[in-house]
Amino acid sequence: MPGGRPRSFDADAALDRALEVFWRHGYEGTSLTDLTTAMGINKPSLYAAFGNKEELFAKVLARYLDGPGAYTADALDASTGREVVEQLIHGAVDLTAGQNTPHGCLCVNSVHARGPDAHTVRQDAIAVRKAGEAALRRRLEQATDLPSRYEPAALAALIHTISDGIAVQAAAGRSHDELRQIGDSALRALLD
Amino acid sequence: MPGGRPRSFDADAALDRALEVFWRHGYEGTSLTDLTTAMGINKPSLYAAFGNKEELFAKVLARYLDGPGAYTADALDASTGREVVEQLIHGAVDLTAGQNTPHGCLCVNSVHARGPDAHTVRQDAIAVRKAGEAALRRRLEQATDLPSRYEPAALAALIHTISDGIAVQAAAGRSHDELRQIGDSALRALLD
DNA sequence: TAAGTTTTATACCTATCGGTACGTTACCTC
DNA sequence: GAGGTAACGTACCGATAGGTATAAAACTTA
Repeated sequence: MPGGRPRSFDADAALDRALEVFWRHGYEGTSLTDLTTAMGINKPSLYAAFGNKEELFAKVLARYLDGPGAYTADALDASTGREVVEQLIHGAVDLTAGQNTPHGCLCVNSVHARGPDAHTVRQDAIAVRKAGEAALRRRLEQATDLPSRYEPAALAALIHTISDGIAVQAAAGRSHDELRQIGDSALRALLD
Repeated sequence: MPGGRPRSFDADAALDRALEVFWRHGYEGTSLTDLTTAMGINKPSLYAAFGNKEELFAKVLARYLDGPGAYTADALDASTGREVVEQLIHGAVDLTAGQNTPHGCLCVNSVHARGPDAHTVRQDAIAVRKAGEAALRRRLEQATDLPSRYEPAALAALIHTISDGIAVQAAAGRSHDELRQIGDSALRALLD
């Protein structure tokens, strides 16, 4: 019964190309032409496979979280609270100032897409951020080795804020080395 | 010799309207129609008075720094290093989560304008950020009341990073009260 | 009042935006 | 092979982007 012409491209590879472009140029700075060129497909194929620009972005964001952004979930598996925090800060530096990837964080970028057509995208990014911080807070509630001056919710919010700052710094052109120093300063301030 | 039809609008007031729009919707999310509508003038008047969109943005950014963003320069006049830092963090919270202004920071937003037409804007924003951090570093070098574990350059970079994070959090919708708590947590981590 | 000057408003320009209609091509099943 | 099905490439859509030509309007100076 089924059949039809087979797809001439790999959907996951195409998503990775789209991720590259959205990450580097932002949602509003990326045109469909940019996307189809990078993905090696044309517009009807894009729409058939991924939906419109907003839906494609949602799929790209999910792939980002599962790939480059997976360190945020992985860090929660560390055995001590300190290690969780260290992995989050160092992971943010490595992600946002990587050598082979655009500088900055796709999710932080997307919060700043505030044009009329980017509403859904921004809401998606905000939802992801909220979920991530809630998971961190729950993890920190289990930790027993963190300075007692913090409530878990406050520490989670602060770590999240510092990660955001690292992403901005990376997007503004700071080098990985400089960011690593900033991250280490932050860890000392937080944990010592 | 001179003369000519007098301008029917106040240039500074028009710039303030443009600032509102750019701040709320971002450089790439703001169209010329948005601008002319908010400013109450039409396109030829805008071009004659302020140049093209990029030049207008540069003027708006300067006005932002002289107005809402002036707290960054004012803070450097505080008498102690601790006060400098406190004013910077609290000022960032008040600026980016103000009741009567858009949430977020115009300068941080603009770093995330990464489309092909926003190159100049992004460079302008980055230059402003660099200058601000250098001024902070110089001020911190004069301070004698800050924890000795920091080098001034590292502390300036860390404060700047935390301010950026606050701006992102505000842009993502955090309330002023929550941000104030985050800022206070950060100050304790930095200064205690 | 006439000349000169600058701003105003309208109407328009080209390029590009996101999105789609449609006919062709390539595959699977029978 | 024939028929059905789905992806392909091209060519196009209306809307809007940033930017401008042009001429009427409002002022100053002489």
